[in-house]
Amino acid sequence: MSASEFDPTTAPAGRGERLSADVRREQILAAASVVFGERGYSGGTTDAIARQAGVSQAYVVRMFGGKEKLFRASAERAAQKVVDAFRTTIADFTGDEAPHDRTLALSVAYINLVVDRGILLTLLQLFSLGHDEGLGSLARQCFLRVYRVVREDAGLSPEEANAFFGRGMLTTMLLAMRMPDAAGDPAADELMACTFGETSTTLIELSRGQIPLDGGR
Amino acid sequence: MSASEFDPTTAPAGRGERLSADVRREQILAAASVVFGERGYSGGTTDAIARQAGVSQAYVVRMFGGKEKLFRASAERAAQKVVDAFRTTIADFTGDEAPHDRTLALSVAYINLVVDRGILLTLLQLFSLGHDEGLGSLARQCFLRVYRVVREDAGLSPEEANAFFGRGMLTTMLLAMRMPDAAGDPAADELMACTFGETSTTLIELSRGQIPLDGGR
DNA sequence: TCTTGTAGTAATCAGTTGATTACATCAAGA
DNA sequence: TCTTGATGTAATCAACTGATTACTACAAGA
Repeated sequence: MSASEFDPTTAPAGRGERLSADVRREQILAAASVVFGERGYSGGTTDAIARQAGVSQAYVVRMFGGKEKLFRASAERAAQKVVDAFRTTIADFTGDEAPHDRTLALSVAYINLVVDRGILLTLLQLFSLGHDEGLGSLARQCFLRVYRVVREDAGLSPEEANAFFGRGMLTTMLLAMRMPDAAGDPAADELMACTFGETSTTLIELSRGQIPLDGGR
Repeated sequence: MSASEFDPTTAPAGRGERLSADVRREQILAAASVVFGERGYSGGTTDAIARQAGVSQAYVVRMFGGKEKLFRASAERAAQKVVDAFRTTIADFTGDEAPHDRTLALSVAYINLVVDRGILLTLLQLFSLGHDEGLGSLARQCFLRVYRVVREDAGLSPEEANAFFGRGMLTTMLLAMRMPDAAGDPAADELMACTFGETSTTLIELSRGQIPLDGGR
């Protein structure tokens, strides 16, 4: 890897460099998804996010205008990543796949995305805030945006979409609770095998080898 | 309602009464499930729990030996309620229902239980802590206990159980994000109708009429 | 009546946290 | 060169939070 390939957006954030606001913004959002995902909205401190992004706590707060606005931006970014991943997958559809093949392709895209535990958990945190004054409607909007992509762009029927999201939510919860860590328990093995099918073994290996905090980054 | 029917376990906790430790314990756990569910583990303060239970913050901390132990107890209680609700439902099985009827009965039992938003959200919070040192294994244990009841006691096949939990997780997420509040949006209406079937209208009414904080208590 | 164990609280404290302020550094245009 | 706007930080603060301590009040048995 030569120096010219250095990408400040994905590189481990170094201290003291002067970068454009856009790049910093993306770094901070990536850090925020990790920290908010792990510790929740209340438990995720702006200081922890700042340290993970390699900037000062004061800068994080000022750039986003407060903790709640930062969480909003972080959650919207996570939801947008799902939409983008689905749209990219759908763009490759020829139009004559069986519904089952379309849902399978979307499932694979989803799992590949939420290997980044920050994305997975930030979405989960968002969805558990439905009762919140300002964040509740954001949660519903984000979910419905994904739903519409699956229904309209991917062309799944309501019933097919429902089955897809059911499987997706179970997948999400099993990964959130790190069920692969319970491998060896007969019930856990059966459940994982049935949910992930042939990919189960691969996923167990992925999950075991990867540090929880940063999604392996 | 006569005075003799007064039940300190479910009655709004009054200040200054002297009750047995067992009763106080249940009151505090009920309060904890509401507060932890709403604000998450970090955001749920022992003070808010104490106020909701009608006791002092110091008493809450001392009775459970710390905030984490209180959360553990609260999460275990929520999971146990699911197990109990399923076992009660299963006890009424004659043994010759179709699998579809068994899963439907379990679904109804689950929805009736998680009308208490505290139970719903506390479980969700627990499951999103899979990476936590001590709470992660608790999350997996609790989920697997429910899974075993559905597989062994209810006698569902792995595939049937998988479909049941998929639907259950989607139900859980939709209720967590208060999707019924988005009624009127075509996508939301279709999604709710497809997920909850004929019960959808009833659920929308229930959710709309009920204060989020206390599950209607 | 006296004692003892249980239920319960007020007061307090040290650590944490989001936010603010004032200041420093640097690149680019005039 | 000088100014100006943007990037970025150190220092500080008020509010909050979990925990501890020392205390009170009451009920039941001896």
